[in-house]
Amino acid sequence: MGGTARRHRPNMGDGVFLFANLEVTMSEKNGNVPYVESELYRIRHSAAHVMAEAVLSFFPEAKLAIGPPIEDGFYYDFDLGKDENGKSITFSPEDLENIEGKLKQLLKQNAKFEQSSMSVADAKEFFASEPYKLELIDELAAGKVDENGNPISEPVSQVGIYQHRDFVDLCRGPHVGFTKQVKANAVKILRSSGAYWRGDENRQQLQRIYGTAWHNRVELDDYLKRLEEAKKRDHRKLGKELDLFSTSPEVGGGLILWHPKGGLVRHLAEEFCKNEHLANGYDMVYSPHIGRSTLWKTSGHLTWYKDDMYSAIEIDEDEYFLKPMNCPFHIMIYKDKMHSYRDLPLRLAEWGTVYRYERSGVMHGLMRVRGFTQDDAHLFCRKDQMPEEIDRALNFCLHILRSFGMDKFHAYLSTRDEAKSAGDAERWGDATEALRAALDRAELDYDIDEGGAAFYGPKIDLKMIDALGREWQLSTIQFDFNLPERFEMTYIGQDGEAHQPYMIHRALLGSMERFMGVLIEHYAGAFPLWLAPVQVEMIPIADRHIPYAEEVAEALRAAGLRVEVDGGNERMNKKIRNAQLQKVPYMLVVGDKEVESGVVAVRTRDNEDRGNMSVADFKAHALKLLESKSLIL
RNA sequence: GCCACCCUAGCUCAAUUGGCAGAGCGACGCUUUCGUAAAGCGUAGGUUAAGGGUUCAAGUCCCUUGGGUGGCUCCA
Repeated sequence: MGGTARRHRPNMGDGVFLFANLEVTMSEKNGNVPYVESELYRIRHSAAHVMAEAVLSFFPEAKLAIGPPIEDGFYYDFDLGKDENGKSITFSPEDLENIEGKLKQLLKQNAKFEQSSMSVADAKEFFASEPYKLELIDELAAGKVDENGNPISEPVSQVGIYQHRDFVDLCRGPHVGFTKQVKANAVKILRSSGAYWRGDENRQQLQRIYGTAWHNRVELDDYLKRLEEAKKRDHRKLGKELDLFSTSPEVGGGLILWHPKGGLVRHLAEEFCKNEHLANGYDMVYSPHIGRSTLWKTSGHLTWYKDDMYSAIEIDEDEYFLKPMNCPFHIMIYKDKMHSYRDLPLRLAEWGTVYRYERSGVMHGLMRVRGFTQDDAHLFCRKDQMPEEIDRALNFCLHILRSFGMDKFHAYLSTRDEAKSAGDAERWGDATEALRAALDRAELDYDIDEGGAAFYGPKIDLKMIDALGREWQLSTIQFDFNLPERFEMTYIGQDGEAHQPYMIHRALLGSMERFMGVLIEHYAGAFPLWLAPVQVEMIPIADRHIPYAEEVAEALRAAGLRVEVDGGNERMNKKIRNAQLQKVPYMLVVGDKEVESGVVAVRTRDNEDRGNMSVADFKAHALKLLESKSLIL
């Protein structure tokens, strides 16, 4: 991901369910003005300043870095200096409590925010003891970036200053008029963390405090409640509760163990996707998990990607490497014979398991792991086929995602970085246009990540949002102008000459692990019927009803439904509760009445009592929902 | 990898200033055979993540390692 896409994304209209309330709030209060012009933005920006004032009251030696509003809140970065042992001073949980108390107290004292400006020279003198502010001033004066790190168009001669009480900060604003306009009971300090100055891990690590601020207490409570709700749909929590997957220190971090239920959901997802691939002109291939070093030398991975690869495996005095990608293998399949222009396009698909080194601090449930299975494919085609291939790939991708009920995502088009790109400009231009045209034809909104492409080709990425609002890339469609060159791939054209094919990498679900993580959170564990590991729970009221429950279960299983019979020694209420907690779509209660009239009492996990149905009617209903991959029961 | 915090029974959590390791759920056994979200009684279950240290005494304090959480950085 390139720098330009890492901008703040305060666009609340992204439609993730969790923030639905917020959208309403925002538009009501602000008439849909952009976030940076909203009152909430000023409130948060002001809260950041007053928080810094509070920090200085406890840590007078702290140096100020930056403190901008962000989505749902604000932060401020500080350098607290070193203690007598030369260790960086950090905030303790008690410090944060004290700072929050002081912040609230300072807000109530109602100081006025006064705006002014200074010449660059005056500002450098005024902030002489604030090294981070001095660096910011220098960069503003040099016309490089503003105080938030965003590029600016021309050098500035005057810098903005905001002051309340004795606290003076280099700042463009805007702020509220008086500190009291930030309600003390609508502000909360959330956490602290380390953060590198200028986002550069080679520079000083600062101490960041995150806080949140809202118009009033009710909004703050709503926000905190939303955070609580979000935690309930965290795939790591649900993965344990629903017995879907686990990891084990004995196996190693970032390596997933799929349990029977999670494995079944994954299998169902894969089965559907594989069949769709076969129906859409793809060929399924398989390749090994390791390959000789010569392969990775030719591909360039040992030059460019070595840091992400695991160390060599020695076999017969030769070095082999675990694959971080599938592409070299698919290229070898292509190269196993000569190709005529008539053979193209060729679409080689594989559920390929790859292993990549991830630094220990970045692993996250199923979302970021060290071993994962991509729904990978490589398209090889002629120039004249290329635009249609892109179109097909994108539409196929949207079809697959929508089949899983996913229709809210961010699309990005990443374009060429002139400084580092392989392949000629004309190919880049054609390819980028094909991607853009496909996005337009699919009527997708997308952001352009200027210069964000890999050195080997432009791409489209689709990112989904998890329960906590974090974005995760699933789909990618990317050109590769590098590998066909390195592997000297050719086909014989109509003119009898050898030509280089276009090569497109694409993954739709991305990786099965990450996709499952997103899927679990998307449905909060309540999978649609076609994906539910257990679709029907038979609930006999007393032991004498078990034979009938088994009989019904067999009839439903014969139709392909996944049915369990709860023959345990518990009361019906408890069995229902258990099935509810496991988010089983249908509970079929059978007692004397049902046995007598040969029906089942249908209850859904949505707490709906559907009354009695004949087994045949229930079966027909369920099969119809399965056929259409219905999201409702 | 960096910063902070966390790790007690299968799960969720208690345990006063350092002073006898506990509860609920789950599992198992017995009783109960029940009508739409938790029946009753009983039993088993622990080297308090691992290792080291301080102390008369460590779940609690200190150090090391491992794992996790939230950020930062990274994620062609």
